[in-house]
Amino acid sequence: MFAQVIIDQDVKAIDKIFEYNIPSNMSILVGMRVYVPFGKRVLQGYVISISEDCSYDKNKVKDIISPIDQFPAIKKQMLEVMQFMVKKNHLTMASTLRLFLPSQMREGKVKEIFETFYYLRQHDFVPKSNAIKQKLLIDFLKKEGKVSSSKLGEMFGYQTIKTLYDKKVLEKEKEKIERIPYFIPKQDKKVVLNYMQNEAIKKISSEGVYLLHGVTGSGKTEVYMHLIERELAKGKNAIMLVPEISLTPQMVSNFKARFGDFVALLHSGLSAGEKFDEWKRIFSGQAKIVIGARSAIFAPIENLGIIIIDEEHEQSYISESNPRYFTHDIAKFRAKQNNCPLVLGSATPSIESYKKAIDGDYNLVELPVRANGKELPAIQIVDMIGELRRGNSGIFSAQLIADLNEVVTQKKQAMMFINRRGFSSFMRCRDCGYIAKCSDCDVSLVYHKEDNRLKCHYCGKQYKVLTRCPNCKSENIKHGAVGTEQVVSKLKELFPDIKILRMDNDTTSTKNSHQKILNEFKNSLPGVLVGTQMIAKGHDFENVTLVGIIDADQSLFQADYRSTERTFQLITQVAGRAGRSKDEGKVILQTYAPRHYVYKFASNYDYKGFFKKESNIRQTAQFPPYTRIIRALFADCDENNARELLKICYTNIENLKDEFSNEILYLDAMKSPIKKIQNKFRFQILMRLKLEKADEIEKKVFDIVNNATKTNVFIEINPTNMS
DNA sequence: AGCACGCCGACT
DNA sequence: GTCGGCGTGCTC
Repeated sequence: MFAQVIIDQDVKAIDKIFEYNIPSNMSILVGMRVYVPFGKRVLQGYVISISEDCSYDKNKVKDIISPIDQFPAIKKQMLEVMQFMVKKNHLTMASTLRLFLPSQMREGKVKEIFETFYYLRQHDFVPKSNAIKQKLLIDFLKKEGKVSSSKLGEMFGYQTIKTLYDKKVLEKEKEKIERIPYFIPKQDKKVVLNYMQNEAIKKISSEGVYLLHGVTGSGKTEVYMHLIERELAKGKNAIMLVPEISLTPQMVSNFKARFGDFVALLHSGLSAGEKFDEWKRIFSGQAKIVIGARSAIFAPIENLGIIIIDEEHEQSYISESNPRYFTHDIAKFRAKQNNCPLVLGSATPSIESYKKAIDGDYNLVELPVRANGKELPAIQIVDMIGELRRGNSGIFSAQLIADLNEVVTQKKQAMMFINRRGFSSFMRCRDCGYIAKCSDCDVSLVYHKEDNRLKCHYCGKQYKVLTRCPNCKSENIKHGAVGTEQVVSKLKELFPDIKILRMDNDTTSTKNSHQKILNEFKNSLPGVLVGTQMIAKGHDFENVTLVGIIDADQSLFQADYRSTERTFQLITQVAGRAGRSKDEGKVILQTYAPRHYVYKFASNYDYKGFFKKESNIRQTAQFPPYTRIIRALFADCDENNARELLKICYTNIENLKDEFSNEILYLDAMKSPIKKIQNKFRFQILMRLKLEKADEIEKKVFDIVNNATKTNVFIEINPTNMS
């Protein structure tokens, strides 16, 4: 018998099938990892199939040395997933297979942990009458049988254990234990669903993709839980993906309380050991529900009854580094493989997904009302240009200060939201709110300090820096953005006596700092929490009555065709933090562009209106999802090398124009917006395609690039971050 | 990726 | 003469 093997080296040149003989005394199964001789070396490989015969020269075929594990670590379905991903995203097989295994396994240093357990050796031992703890301990063990040392020690003291052990009343034994992160006992809790939730569950029944559009607080999580429960009852398994930042201890404990040990958790916060243990529990079938960030879609679980992607619009579902992939594609594939439904849930679906729902590719399921029947908090738009005219050039409007005062006197809480992402940002006229945009692409221009110019990140066109506003002739033009520190210090000036906390990347670098800040905030009445996106997700603070969005435009005018969409999503999400319980909530949204359509729709919670407007704009401006953008990035330490590579590819791609003149809307080569990163010079080819033949053209572009070069080229589809 | 083979320049 | 530069090609 022969095995078809993929060598575990992420190199294009050897990313193909190598055949090996399976020695007759060795049992090798499809999906196993094996050691194989490769040239003069011994390397790890994956058996992807087994056959009677081999296609390679039989005299040259070598023997497999040995299996690495005693079981096939890659399940059959995952081999199919690999094949799908390689084809879809032009990845190497090795790098894809690596995604399916916990890092510990590949590094071969799988540490198992042991704990000491005690049990009774003599059952008729009677302790002295004054040895109360000994008696209690013995009674406890009579009831429980075998108990861990840590638990016994905590209950009765380690000295008691030692005494009894020395008297040979107790026996100890080391047992392998699995690290289950956040252990929470299962509790039976029945939740009554409302009519809409029940309808949603009924609709989500058979194979297919379902877009669950539910307003914030509509009880999507409860729907997920019921769906999972239903599939579990049928003996099936489930995967639920959530954005990394939503995997809070509260969220996890909710699920653990409902499903107990059936839940396995996979996310980056776990230690390598914990990850490996969870992986094993999933692999062995002990765990039936996988909850995790995007990579949990690669969990070794079959017989799936449902796959859920919560907050489906989140950017984090797009992997932007090394094996690049889009989680939705893989989820769709796995759902189809298992003939099960895929649920995409969001209060603010991505334009792309909602369009598919409208077009009938997805089934649209709606939860239009909040589960608790409460109104969403009112969003008040504050015109910051008006503030300027009235002589207030600070970062807080008069309205926001007034509302903050109210919060303080009522001993309530407020959250101040700042989006710091647009740091290298746009130029804006402080008098009329004018933003410099590209005349060809309708996206904001980005200011580049090094050459003091404005550039469009989609077509590369350059503009002179504005010194005078073309709209109102003012010279009061600024770039840059307000940061969290600035907001905190201003707040401290205004309200020196109240608790003001900051939460952003800088203050949450250590492991539990996140939780610490949130706990501290919880106990601060009155209190203000200042933060970035981090504070926007899922935290339930019942005393928050005011949410301030300091500079909504920061996310709006980024050089990215999705910035409007993201702004809408952000506002909706942030607004959801206010008025979660009995108190009315209020949202103050500060902007220099109060008439921008996104604010109108967002402040009315009008998703459908927004979708209509935004998709119209995308269609006219020829942006995705109506077109496809391809970006090929060439990076090399030698500037000429990079340029040469680009030239060769560009000439070849340009030839495609003969065949596809109609489908290629735009094609150009240029320096990347950031010309040099880590000493590598960067050039790029950008193209925009009509959808009809996009797959075909994309494939040709990949082939051209792969043929011309060995490494150093990255191709991205519909990129967001174009630096 | 590694490792060998191979064919030209300045050295014990 | 030969040690070593890194170009090219192969690995079942």
